[in-house]
Amino acid sequence: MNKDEIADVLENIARLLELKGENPFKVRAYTQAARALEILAEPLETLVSEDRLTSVDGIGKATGEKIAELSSHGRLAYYDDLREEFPPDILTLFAIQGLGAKKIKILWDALKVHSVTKLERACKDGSVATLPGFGEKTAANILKGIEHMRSHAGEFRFGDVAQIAEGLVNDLRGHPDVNLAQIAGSFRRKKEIVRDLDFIVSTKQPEAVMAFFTAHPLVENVLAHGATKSSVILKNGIQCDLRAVTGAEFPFALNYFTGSKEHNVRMRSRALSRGWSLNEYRFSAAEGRELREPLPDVCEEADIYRALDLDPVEPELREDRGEIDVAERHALPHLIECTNLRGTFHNHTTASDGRASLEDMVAAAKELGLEYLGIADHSRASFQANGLDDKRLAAQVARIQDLNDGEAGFRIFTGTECDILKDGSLDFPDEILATLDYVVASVHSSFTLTEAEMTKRLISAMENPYVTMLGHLTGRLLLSREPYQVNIPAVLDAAAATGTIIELNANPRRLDLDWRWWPLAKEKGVKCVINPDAHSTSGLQDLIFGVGIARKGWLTKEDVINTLPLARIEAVLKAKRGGSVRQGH
DNA sequence: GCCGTTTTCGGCCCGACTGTTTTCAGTCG
Repeated sequence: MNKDEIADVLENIARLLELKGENPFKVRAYTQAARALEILAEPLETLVSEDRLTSVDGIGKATGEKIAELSSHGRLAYYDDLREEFPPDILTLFAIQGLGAKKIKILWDALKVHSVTKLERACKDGSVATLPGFGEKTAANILKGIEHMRSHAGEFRFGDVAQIAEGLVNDLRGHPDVNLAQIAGSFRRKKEIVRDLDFIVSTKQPEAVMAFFTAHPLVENVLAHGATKSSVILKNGIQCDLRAVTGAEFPFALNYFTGSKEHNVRMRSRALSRGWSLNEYRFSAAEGRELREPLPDVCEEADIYRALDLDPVEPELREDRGEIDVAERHALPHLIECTNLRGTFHNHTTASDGRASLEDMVAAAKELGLEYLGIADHSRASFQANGLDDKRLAAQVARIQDLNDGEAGFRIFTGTECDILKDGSLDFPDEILATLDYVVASVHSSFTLTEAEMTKRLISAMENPYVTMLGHLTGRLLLSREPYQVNIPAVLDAAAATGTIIELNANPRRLDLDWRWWPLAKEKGVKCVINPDAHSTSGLQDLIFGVGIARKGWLTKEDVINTLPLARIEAVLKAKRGGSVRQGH
């Protein structure tokens, strides 16, 4: 069993224990162990074989033993026994909004309801409304929850909700009673997938703002409408929450609702150790604790961090991946910013499957203020994408050279997005690749190889000296296609050894390589290139999504090669071929 | 079940809203 599957088992154990009414802290221990697994930087097999599982934060003796058993045997007697106590599909009920362990337990005990279909029937025939603690409205809400679950998985790609989110926050800012308005939550942390949108406003008239929000034309239905908090579902299916606070409370609310939950827990315990209680409104004297220092003044969000002897932590880093410790040591990185980007390399034109001509793409890149643009149309094996053969590629190269001759201060680089064939060889021979400024090598076929085969395939491609960068490393399509099986640490090792640059594909459907891997890549000395994989002129703007993910991956402008000015980028592209030129800054 | 500059036992973040109650439990974030 791999670590993600094991994490799922631990999550399920937590839910089953909750159903049994176990100690909530025990339940949380399993949830936290699952999370610790998900963010593991080392291969799980290593930790298991070297018996170091308990050295991981959140994994102790009991959870460590269970993880080891699952990892080596693929099953766990404790889990099997636990599952025996409930019908197998009861866990699916947890996906319904408004249903938690207590209610699911009652539904099972009293009505033997254990599946979504049975629950739906029980809501409709009136039996749910008769249960203790339930009523007509509860039954109606459960039906709504079921409908919502079925129509949307409840997850949205960041890029698909970005415009709506920005539009809504601007509408809030335009309201006469709103002083400050901000998007918080996972959206502010630039998570690749968001489940909801959180808005915070400061106002002296919360009721008026709540009424404005719940009546917004984008709202499909209202889940809750209170004096300071409202929840709605928008027409596109995403849930939005709005909190109204005073100006003085705003920094605290913004911080609290930006999260992550785990980051907040750390902040609060840190406050407690100073004798302060931190909530979404203020610092206050913690009950029953000695107030060692006077309560700090807070005008803006960063003051909260300063009060806790921390450097302010950028929202993207607030994932409880060590940022608090590093902030305490005043060693947080200066994260890359959009304005640092000077060019980009993985872009398509009408020559393959792009929708804009070469000239239009160049004009759009200039419009964005870039100094160079690399053209990497598909190679011939990607026939579904109208991939170029060597003749068409040569013609494109000649056209680009003509365009460059008439240019000053802007450079078009010739490239290809060359298919990595099933055996790890490339779709063009080296003689052709040598005629180009650079090569992006990507997998577009045979996704179902074993992990060992796929890893070997990528590594042999990177061993080719003409392969400048590796495109969308895992091939995932967010919310639609799983990444293919590949040993990412091994690929990163090979990238470091061969001097191959790893792409951070900025297309909001990909965002590949995932942000969770970039700290490890950086540690190994691997360089990043942020590429939009643009298939149109507007696709170039996806670069901003890539920058968000790079920031989540703790990357600075020094880690990303396309922050280099035109005068210095060429040497980086040639470095691997020549062997002698040093890569990077 | 996990954890430790309040340390090996006794804590573990905390508040809003809803719907059911008649003072609060459940859920969510």
